[in-house]
Amino acid sequence: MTQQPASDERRPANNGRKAAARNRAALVTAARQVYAEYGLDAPLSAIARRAGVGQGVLYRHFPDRAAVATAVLDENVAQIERAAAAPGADIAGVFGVLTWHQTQSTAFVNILHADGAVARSGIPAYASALSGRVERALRTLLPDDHRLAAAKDDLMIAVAMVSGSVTGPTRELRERRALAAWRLLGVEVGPVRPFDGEEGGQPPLD
Amino acid sequence: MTQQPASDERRPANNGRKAAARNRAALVTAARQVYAEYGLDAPLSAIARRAGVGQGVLYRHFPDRAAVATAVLDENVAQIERAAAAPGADIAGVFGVLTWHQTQSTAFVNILHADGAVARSGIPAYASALSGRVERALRTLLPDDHRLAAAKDDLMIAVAMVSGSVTGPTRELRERRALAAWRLLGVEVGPVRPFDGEEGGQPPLD
Amino acid sequence: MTQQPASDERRPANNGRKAAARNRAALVTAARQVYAEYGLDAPLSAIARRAGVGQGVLYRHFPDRAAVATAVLDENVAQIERAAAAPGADIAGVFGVLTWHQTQSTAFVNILHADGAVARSGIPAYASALSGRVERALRTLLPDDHRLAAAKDDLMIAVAMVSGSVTGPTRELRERRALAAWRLLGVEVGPVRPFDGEEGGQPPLD
Amino acid sequence: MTQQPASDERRPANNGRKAAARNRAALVTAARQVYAEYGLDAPLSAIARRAGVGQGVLYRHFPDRAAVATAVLDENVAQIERAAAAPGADIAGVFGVLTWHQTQSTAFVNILHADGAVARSGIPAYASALSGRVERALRTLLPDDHRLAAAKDDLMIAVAMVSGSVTGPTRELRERRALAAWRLLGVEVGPVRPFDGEEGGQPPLD
DNA sequence: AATGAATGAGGATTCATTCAT
DNA sequence: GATGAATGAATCCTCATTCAT
Repeated sequence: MTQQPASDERRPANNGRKAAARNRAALVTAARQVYAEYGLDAPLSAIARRAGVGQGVLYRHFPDRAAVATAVLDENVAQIERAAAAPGADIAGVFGVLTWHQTQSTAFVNILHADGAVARSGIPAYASALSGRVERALRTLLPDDHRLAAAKDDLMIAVAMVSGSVTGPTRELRERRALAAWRLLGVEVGPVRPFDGEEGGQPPLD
Repeated sequence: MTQQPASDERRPANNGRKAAARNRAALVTAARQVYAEYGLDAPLSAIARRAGVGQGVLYRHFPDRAAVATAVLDENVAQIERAAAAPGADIAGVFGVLTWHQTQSTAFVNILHADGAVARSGIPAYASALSGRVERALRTLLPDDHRLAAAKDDLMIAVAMVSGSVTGPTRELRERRALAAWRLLGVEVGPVRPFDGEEGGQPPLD
Repeated sequence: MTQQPASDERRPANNGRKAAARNRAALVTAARQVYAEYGLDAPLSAIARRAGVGQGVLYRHFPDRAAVATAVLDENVAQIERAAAAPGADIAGVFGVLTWHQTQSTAFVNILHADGAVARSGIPAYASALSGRVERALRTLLPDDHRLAAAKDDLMIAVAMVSGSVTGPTRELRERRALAAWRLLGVEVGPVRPFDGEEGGQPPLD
Repeated sequence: MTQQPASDERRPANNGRKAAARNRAALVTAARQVYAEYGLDAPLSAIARRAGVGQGVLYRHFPDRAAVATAVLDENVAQIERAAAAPGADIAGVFGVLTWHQTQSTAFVNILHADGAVARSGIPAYASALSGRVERALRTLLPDDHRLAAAKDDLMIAVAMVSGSVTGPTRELRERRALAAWRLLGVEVGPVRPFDGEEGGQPPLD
């Protein structure tokens, strides 16, 4: 007599620790896609479904709606940090990477505001942390004589301004407007692109 | 299965035909307040409740969610138009009035984007109309040699940029940031105030 | 404005995965009863309530109002199909079973019309599928020299005619009228009864 | 000084007795059209609106939903009565007129059932009265040796059967099916047409 | 650890009916 | 007599969240 499963119901496979990490990654990827299609208010069930996991798994990995969004945006911020930390990085180049993400996803744009509409979606505290990381990354490369180094707040105000200018249905249009914004600010920007191309295939967030 | 009034309980007062206009006004005022507290996604029932009317009244006056928001924002836009049409108006002064409204309500800010988050709230078509009215009002006063008159899109991109900069918990803080934004743009702005002070007591939108 | 579970009150029992099939069956049974009492326009909430489940469960199992009705009527049609497929079946016997269902539930009657009032209830496409299944079942047994085999449409027109005759407050009365109708058509009908008695206890649909 | 209206509000004209009758007629006409487009469940407000009167007027003339429907159908029945009372009328001719109305409006069909779906729409008692009038009109012309004169109920059962057969999207198709039904019943029918052509332009009911 | 069914509150929307004017 | 605004109950449908398995 060989072993029998306890019941005749098929029990969902328990794939162990490894699967847990894989599930988390799948959720973040799925969330990125879903946000892109339906916005930050998309039903969490849609994210779980697209990730191919049960609803419960989502709750296991993320305590609330905000945590999911943060996890998604975290990748964008991390990329900016890496761009800033890369050997030979200069501020114009990082502005270019930043601009890429701004034009890529309006959700990312909102996070930099760290309040307003984003706050409404329940992305509260996490957001300003992300915003702070972006600021630190930029400031490490900002020369003292840069146009945005004069007043303390100018740097992030300028970033917010560019974010504000980034509207329109296509990324190309948004990029055009973002570049016009930087030009109006008199700030030089490098090529608008993801860092390392590593996220080139990423769908936009929103 | 037709609807029944369910009970023969007494029916609250019918305030007659005169009340119609008053109710509409009450709804707009209530909407302004509710938007301020809960954002553009606030339940319509909350607006009706705050206005002290039944749900049906809201639907009688406004066919959909967008119409409510439009009615609210329309007052802000109208004020900018009046400011631009006033004798002796100059572009800096109107920028000041515009900035007042930008700092007063984030909902108004969103409308100028005419897409993105606002579109999500179902404010789509109306929004761009309002945005167009603002642009026309500004452009009538824009001198040919103005910094924002060079490229066709610069004017509204600049407005969007200032909108982007307008974040923060208090109006005063938002005004400070807005003025910093205009300064970074190299654009002169008059006093930040409502036109005629007529709407000074208005609660912020969002 | 995201949804809240509103209270931390205790949440009624989750009966686990096994209950799913049981719930679906309960919904179909409840729907049958509710349709019988209130007609095909009965509120879906009434069906869920009678089935002892939340509203969401109904939507989980049936995407829309039509799917519920179809599930209910499907059992009636299936019984006619089984009657037609039974060894030794003859057309008169199947007419008898058909007539049983016609007298049992006016909802079933309507489905055979496959339009009109039924269409209004939003049962559109499904209905004609069910009607087609009845036709196919009957036609397999229809002798070439049968009175209703002459013209292509006569069979289902006759069925519709009997359906039309089936009115009145009690099933017995409806049966009497149905038999009179078949007699006027000159068509022989077997005993009016459910097939196998298996659904004898079913409440009427409408 | 000429007389002034009591208030500066425009008061709706009170057109007196004459207008009352005109309003009633307008309501019946409007109801006929609205039923044709939206079915018997159409909102009463739609009927009032199409008639160009306030909601209150509808309630003044008709106590409930059923009364409206009855008033509409009354005209159809009256026409059948006139056809039966016309000099030289014969039963086949009246069947033709009856069939015209059956194919013209499914609402009329339902009324002849005097229960079922119609009852649900709240057309209760009135309906059987109308049905009775049709029966009396037909029976005055029914020869004793007519196929439908043998058993007492056969006449109206046959009418109901034809009603049952009358389905399909176009009047022409419905007429074809109705004629097939009469043929299956072995009953001769005259030309399918309105009486006197007087109501030829009437929109169908449903 | 995962699944995914169930719950049920919440929000949108529609209409029958009343009633001040 | 007529108008048409207002009421608010009822229904539909969606989702966040829990929890038995």
